[in-house]
Amino acid sequence: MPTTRSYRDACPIARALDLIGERWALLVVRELLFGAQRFSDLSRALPGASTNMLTDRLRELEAHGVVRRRVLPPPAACSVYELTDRGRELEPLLNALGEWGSAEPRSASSSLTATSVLLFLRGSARAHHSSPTDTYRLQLGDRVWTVSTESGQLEIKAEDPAAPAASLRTDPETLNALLLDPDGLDTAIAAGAVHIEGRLSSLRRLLRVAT
Amino acid sequence: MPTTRSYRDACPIARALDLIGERWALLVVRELLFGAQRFSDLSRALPGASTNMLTDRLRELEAHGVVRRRVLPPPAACSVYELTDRGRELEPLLNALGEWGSAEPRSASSSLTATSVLLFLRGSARAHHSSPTDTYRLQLGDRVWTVSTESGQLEIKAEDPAAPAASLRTDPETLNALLLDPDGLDTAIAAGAVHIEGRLSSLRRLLRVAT
DNA sequence: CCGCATCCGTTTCGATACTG
DNA sequence: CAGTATCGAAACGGATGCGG
Repeated sequence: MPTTRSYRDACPIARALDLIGERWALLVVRELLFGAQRFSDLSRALPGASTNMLTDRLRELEAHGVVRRRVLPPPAACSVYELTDRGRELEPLLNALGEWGSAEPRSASSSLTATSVLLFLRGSARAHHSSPTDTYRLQLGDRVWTVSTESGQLEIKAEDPAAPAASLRTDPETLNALLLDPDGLDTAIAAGAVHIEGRLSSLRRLLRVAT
Repeated sequence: MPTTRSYRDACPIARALDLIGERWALLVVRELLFGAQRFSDLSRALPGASTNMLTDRLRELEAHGVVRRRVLPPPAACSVYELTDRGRELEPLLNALGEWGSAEPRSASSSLTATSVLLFLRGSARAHHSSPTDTYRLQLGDRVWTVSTESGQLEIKAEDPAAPAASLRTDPETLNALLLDPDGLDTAIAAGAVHIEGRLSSLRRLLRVAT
């Protein structure tokens, strides 16, 4: 059953927390930043969240106008959750949260999620605009993203690209390491930690956006 | 007993939420933005939070380096809680949260807290720099602040001023209304909702920073 | 009074199992 | 796949107590 408790405080900060302050709520929003996701995608992306928790949060976020549930037309015939405009306005907040949190040491028992690394990738590209227009296919674990560079911006969407110039398949930890040290790419490929298709030189350039 | 649960996610957003994502944590930080507060001050400022909850949150925030407990030297002989440097770095986050939350309609059953109105006052002054250097005493309910204007900035501290140019005593709701409509000051004084001392013209100027 | 600690009922969380 | 059902554990919220 969805949570209804409130701080009963007219302060805008408290009002915001009434909507997105419950446990897992902002992490659900984080997962939806790169596009619509199915229930099972969210569940796999947030392994610590139980399914009934996810149901509750999605219902609450939907009731609060942050998330929208959409039933895809046939033949897909499945439903997805996506951010509303109001939900997308949370992005500066998530950036501020991430900036503050990145100063905290990383605990050994924590794992790196795909979305987290992609947020880092996109954030890094903002500062650094040097890449030509290109589209890549990026696969982390069993999830796939489209990464496209255009005029220094880097756009990431949670969908399979139509005609990628190159493809990279790895796991979040390895990608994170490669963003911090792009020179490790050949070693990672040799070790089987990274699988690529298409032009290696394009992928090399992509990985350098963070350095 | 303080909370120890964690998202176990290396994402900076999740790491931040591990530290300041528990219920009431960010509202405690909000209350400390204008200076050190005693336990009982915090308790009165956050009427919805039970005392054991407050104890837990303060212990956690202290353990995480966000808040510091300091024992005042005699003759005060009491302890106060204040933000550390790390805690003060949460201010942009709270601003982002407040900005997002202010788009949400205010529920009828919510009350306006003093700190909330003061954040609005200070935030309004940022945009609008037109005030001369002055120090005011502001009393809302039974709590007292020092408000000082200098070169377009407005500084607010949770302490009694030494030599205020003027004093204003009212409640959060009335102050909020006056910031939205400074022309209501005379009516509010006549109605006994506002008590002033010192130069009325200075106070009039102070109230106009938000318009 | 202040600063908690303790007790206790309720809500929420988290894990697992199960269903259409 | 997309959730519900169930249940124990933890967190929350309110009240009371207690030493300084």
